[in-house]
Amino acid sequence: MKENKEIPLAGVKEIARRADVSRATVDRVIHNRSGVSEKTKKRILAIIEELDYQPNVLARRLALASRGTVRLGVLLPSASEETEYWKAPLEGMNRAEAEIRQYGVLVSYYFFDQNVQSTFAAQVNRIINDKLDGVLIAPVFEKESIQLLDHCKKKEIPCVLMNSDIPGTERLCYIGPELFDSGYLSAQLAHYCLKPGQKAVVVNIARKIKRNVAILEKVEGFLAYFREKDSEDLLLSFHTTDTDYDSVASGLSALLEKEPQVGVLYVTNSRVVLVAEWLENTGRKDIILIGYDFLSGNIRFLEKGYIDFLICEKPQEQGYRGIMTLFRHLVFSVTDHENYLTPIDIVTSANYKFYRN
Amino acid sequence: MKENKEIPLAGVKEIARRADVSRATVDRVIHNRSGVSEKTKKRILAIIEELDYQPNVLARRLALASRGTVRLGVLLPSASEETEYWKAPLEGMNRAEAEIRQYGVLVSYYFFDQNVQSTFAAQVNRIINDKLDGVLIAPVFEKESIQLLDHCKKKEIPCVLMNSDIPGTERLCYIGPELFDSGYLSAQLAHYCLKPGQKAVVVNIARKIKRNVAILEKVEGFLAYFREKDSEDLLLSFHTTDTDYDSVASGLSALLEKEPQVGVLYVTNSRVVLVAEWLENTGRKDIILIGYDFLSGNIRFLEKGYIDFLICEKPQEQGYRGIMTLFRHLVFSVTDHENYLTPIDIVTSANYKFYRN
DNA sequence: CTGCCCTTCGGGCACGCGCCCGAAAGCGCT
DNA sequence: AGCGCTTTCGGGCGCGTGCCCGAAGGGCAG
Repeated sequence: MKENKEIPLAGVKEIARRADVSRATVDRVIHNRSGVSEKTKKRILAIIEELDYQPNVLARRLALASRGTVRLGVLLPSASEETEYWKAPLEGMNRAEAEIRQYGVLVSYYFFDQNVQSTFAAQVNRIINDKLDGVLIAPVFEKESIQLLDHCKKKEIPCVLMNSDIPGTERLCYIGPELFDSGYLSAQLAHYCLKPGQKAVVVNIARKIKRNVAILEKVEGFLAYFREKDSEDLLLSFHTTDTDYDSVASGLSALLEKEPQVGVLYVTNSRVVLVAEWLENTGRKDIILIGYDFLSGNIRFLEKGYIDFLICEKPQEQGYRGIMTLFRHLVFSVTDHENYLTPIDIVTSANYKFYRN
Repeated sequence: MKENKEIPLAGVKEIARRADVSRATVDRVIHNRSGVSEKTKKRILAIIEELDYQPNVLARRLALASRGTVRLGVLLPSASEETEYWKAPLEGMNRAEAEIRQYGVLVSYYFFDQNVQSTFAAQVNRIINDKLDGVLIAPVFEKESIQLLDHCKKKEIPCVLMNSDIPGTERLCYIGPELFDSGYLSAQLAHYCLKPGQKAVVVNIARKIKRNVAILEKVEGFLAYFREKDSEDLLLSFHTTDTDYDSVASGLSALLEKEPQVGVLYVTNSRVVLVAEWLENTGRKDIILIGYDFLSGNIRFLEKGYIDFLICEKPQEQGYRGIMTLFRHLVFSVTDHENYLTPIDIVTSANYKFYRN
């Protein structure tokens, strides 16, 4: 540390000195409070402009810390073993929370069961009652989500959506993936890997498929690519709403018996692990397998060579950014009203060691 | 903002109260200064442990701001038009600087010409004379870099290396890519894309190749993959130290005449743009082209379909993290002594829109 | 002229921490 | 006992900002 000061970074004191008033008066102008004559206000504003004054965030937040806490709420699915996925966004949120706790910010989590709509509704009510300062939600159920968004709008509570968007609603921003493009990218990879004469299969493994926006959009993107390449005839598909191993295994076995020329399997979610298991059990390392999410189970099969590509969308960063966006908005009045569309990353056995979720 | 306080987050005052001493005494213990009897020190440390006390960074930095500025220096190549690459790390550093200026940190940049060793040496001397508090360097020239590292070691100035490492030297950490793996990953992609009977070509376009660690390591990684797959016979190579378009074009044309079965071209640096240009001029969209770096020129050819894969290693984030690592070390005494190996990202025409450098 | 209100502003405290100065206590020596 | 030195510790100021309280000063009615 040197003893010189460099760029003194003019503060309120300096402005007050130049305007020949007290710091309190300058403070009133800065916060647009009443009690300052129009004349001195003009003068002070000119000096602020001239010096390009920017308040010291540390001091500001330090002073504000006494007055009370900023309270944020997060509505997200609980990470069951079936959907380990939500652990990652939660980790990101915890990271953000640790970073900004010092600034007097407190984060509360409201978990719900993805499969039970009523748990979602109940948590929405709790959030409304708790009168938070900002809300981050994963709008799994549309109706109640809109209800919450309306409430926030009325009370002027900033609200950030994550993971999937509800277009046409008022919110601070959306943070999450562009699902169509992630399907499109998968198709591109599949297409690169297909050898002459081979076909690709779209595999959906989910309790509900028809109403699952995430899956439908990905499939649409996937199909769009093959349509562009005039290769729709290379596509097959396999759906099952039974998410156990046996259903998947028997279904795929039947499919491959009928269509032996399958070169690529594209699984539209993290259940790709089931398919990988089946490939291992049937000893088919030659089939290219593309799936989703940087989960420990998937990584294991990536290492073993049964999964070839994992598409990942930085879930941890999604959580981190969600909290930070609210924080910056509430504490520093900085609003990035643009949506944050997460990158679509390709993870293989050769680069997964360096991947950061 | 609510009026409640929640979790008062015990500070020095509370510790002093419990230990029945003054805040100054606690302060002495925290900063491990002399002047405290062993007995009270023990007592205070126990309370600190118990409360899991963590100093408020805002207040700490605010208090420290008066005593002087932390001065960081960065030694990096100037971004010539030939190597637009270095613009990205610089942007990341500027971003970091803006974030931490409030904490009393000042960053100075020392640019040199990548092709002129003497400019590097001159800047090393300037850095030594300027007596900085922390240094971030891209050690393009090894001899002078080691000289600088030695100097830093003597003066106990923390030093971070970026972009390429000098193993065996003492430094805070290395931030940059694992070059071998990036070549290995490229080979994996190439191998996936090769159709039966096709071959892949390693293309080096650089003024100096034999002493260029970055290129050599990548090539080694690339070869390693094909060796593992027992497919070394599928590899060809093409080197040129003339970095103009004509040399590249005529060289590749000659190669393809002799070996018409080329399916993949792997260019080991950002000069891939020259190859793309050649592919466009000869109308060969069928050849898969793999190259490096998220540069505007490369993106253009990605869009047009002449470049298929770009390998990118988040240069902007490298710069950002470099500065932040020094900052955290000097200001908060937080040291991540682990190296930060950047992710190796795969960018295609389908996901480049979402990529963040 | 006096009393009152309203506008306009300055002084002062707080936030949590770092650090300097000087006070009190302990100890050895003459 | 008196002196000086060392060890140990407390009080207090400052960092830049937010905000409250109360003090001036001017205008107006009685």
